[in-house]
Amino acid sequence: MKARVRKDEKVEVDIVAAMRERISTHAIPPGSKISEAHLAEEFGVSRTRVREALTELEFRGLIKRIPNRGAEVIRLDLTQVFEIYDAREALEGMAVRLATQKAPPETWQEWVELLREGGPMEKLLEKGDVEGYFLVYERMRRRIIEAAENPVLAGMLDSILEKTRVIMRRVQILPGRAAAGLAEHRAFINAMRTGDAERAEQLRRANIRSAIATLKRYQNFIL
Amino acid sequence: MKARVRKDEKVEVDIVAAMRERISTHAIPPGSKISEAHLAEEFGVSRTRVREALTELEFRGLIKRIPNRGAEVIRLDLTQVFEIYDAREALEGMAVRLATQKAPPETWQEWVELLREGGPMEKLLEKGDVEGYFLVYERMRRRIIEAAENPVLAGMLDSILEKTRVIMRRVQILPGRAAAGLAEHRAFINAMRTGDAERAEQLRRANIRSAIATLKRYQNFIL
DNA sequence: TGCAACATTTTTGTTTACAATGCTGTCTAC
DNA sequence: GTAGACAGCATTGTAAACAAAAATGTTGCA
Repeated sequence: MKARVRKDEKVEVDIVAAMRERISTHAIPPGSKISEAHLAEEFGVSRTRVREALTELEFRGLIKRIPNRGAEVIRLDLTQVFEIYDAREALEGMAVRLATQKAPPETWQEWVELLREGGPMEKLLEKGDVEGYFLVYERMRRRIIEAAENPVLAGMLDSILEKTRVIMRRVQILPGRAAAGLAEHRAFINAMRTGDAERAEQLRRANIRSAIATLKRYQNFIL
Repeated sequence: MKARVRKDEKVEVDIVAAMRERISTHAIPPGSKISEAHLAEEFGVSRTRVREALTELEFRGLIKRIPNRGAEVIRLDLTQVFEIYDAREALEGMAVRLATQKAPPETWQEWVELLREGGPMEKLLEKGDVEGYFLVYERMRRRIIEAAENPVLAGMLDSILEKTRVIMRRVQILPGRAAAGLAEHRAFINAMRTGDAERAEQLRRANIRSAIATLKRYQNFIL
């Protein structure tokens, strides 16, 4: 599969972007060895530029480089996943707090309605459309981070999530997780709607801790 | 000033490490232009390796690269400093929480004694030795992060702090800041000593918010 | 003198070539 | 038949050469 790129574009970023996507979706599975020469051939650039791209991917924590032995896609063990979730709890909590403080409460009205009892989101889950639910949830999440107006926070969450994207999706389909998630999402978005930043943060953090607990219980099925 | 390095060492990391130190201490002031050729000459390596080092520094947020115009040391404005502090509040809070949960309460006894009313730390401040206080505080901070056993969190805090190292020191010498810091540090370390993770986190976050407030009041003197 | 166009120099961006290291497969000795 | 040594190959690491872009300097003209 050759994803050749037009010469007149900034291919540098394209290499990094393409590889981020492939790795975070497990299109290239964890543990895979990465050949500099192959990538150079595929993207039609010299190895030097591939190596610069690899430097960035390494710093993003997506690949691991062993001197004189090349690079391979990082493989997260359960310990690392829990580490990431703890960091994520802190950051997502703060994002919710800041978003609540900075955006007018009406901002969240549309999500309140989507998530209300007997509302569209609940209907999605009743249909078993976990994927659809996840998509809307992701949009809401991005909206919150946008409203938090904090690029530093946003960057950290980004780099965290691209490492656990696949795992997050798997957690969603664990027994009872989606339903529990719905109730918890409803809880924190309602707090945001009333402008109670402190409470919204607490509820958001509880939501993530609840996901961690589910993950812990079913850990053998995830990795 | 030539900081030439022995050939048989891993100079790659040395370039990055050296530059991180210089930038975070403002040995190279914000806004300075960085010449690839000069660095190559100084470290005795080719420009190729310098460029790889710059790629990493850029991703760490220490330098800014403009295509075809080279790299320069990042210059933080007040907005960005506040963004960083908000992220830091979340992360340091979580670090305190995790450390309290994971390490035995006796771990913190030595710091409780250092910080107690009329104790050595208070004496330091009475002597006006803010620098000395800061050094011990930094050691305690590192100990907490170590006890939190979360490399992801640790890495994020690291990358945040090296961008605001100089500013953090300046905040310490603001009127009344050191004394207020002492009281707040005493409060959260005491909570850690009693094993109350929730309360310790709250107090730690309050401590950082208090620093933010001081910074806000004296913002014109800082930047 | 001011300034605009062009030439020169400097600096960055990219490729190519070379060196060093690790891996693999074969051959030999026991 | 197996273990160890050695040779050849593949891959990574580094440097140098080349290309392109931007910055600077210079000249000519109004």
